[in-house]
Amino acid sequence: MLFLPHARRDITLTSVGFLIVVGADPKEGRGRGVVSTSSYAARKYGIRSAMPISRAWRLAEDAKRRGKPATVFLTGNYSLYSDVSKRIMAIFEGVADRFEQASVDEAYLEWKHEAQRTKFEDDEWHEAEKRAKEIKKKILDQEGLTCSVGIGPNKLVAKIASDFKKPDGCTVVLPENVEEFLAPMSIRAIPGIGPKAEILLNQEGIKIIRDLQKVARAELVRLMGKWGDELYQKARGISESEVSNEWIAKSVGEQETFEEDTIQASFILERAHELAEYVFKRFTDEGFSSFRTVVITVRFADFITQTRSHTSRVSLTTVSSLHGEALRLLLPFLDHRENPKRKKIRLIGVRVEKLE
DNA sequence: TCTGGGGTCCTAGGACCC
DNA sequence: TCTGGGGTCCTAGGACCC
Repeated sequence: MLFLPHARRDITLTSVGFLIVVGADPKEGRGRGVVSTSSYAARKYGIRSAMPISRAWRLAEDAKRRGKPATVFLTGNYSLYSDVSKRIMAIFEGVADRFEQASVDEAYLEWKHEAQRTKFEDDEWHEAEKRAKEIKKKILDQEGLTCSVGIGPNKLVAKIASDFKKPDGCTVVLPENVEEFLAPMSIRAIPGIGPKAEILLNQEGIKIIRDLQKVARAELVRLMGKWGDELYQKARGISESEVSNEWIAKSVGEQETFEEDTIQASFILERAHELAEYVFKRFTDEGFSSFRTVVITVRFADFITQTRSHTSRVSLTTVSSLHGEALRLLLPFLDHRENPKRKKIRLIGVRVEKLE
């Protein structure tokens, strides 16, 4: 089930014909950062999620020059999205046998079939659809938001079905229709197949899920490694993943892209200090008391990204130990040891792992 | 075109132990 | 003088997701 918290306060702007882009400050085309999301109208002009905001700015300028609608750039209001998300998740939790929050705007709900039956009957799928529509209405009434729903025999099929019709869709896939439902879709519809795997599989002539369904399991393992086995199942809509909301973070980290690339040590160390303090605050806020591994990330102006980590033999519990470890790992990047050409740095990050 | 920030999981080599 | 096999942990990098 998907909803779109970004959309809400922008409905008025959309309705009077503006294109909406939510993301980093475009700074007249010189901004760093990317598009978080864009209205469907903006997508018609090629403005999409994850695109550099500077490119979105240029596309918006082009559109305006050609007499197309003007674009409004907004920065995200994440605390608002989080508040709305919590209220909607509370609705879900109240109506399902099981519930799993998958992200700020995605959740899985599970309804169990009647105990004396061994499988869902047709009327139960209709019942599921009816309940989904009731939930959609409740979210629309309460929050003014639409969402898209997929209903299927497992999380994988439900997720793909929820992407099938957006926004405001509701797609039901009965078990006997799963393979045919998936067959004509791009392999990219399968979660876990990204740009790299797509290229690799395309080179083998595998473009849609129907192609994937014809490939032998052993061949997929040869191409994809261990993941080939799972992919073989996924191509057939088979997934055993349980609906469960028991999730414990394995790491806590923060990273920061600077306004301008720099090699000035005082500035970088000051930012590192700040990041370490913020990471430590979040780490304690989330109920952890110790960590053993500290990872720092350095991204250079040329976008080459390196990490360094150190795992302590004993558990660490203080901000100063985090700060100390982070500094030790970071310092070699500020001089010849890890940065012989003295390249400028555009991003640093601090992360803690092996939490207790 | 010039690329965010929060994460998870996998791979592969090397150290080390038995 | 050359050499095993399995297991675990650490480190670095990369793909992927939202």
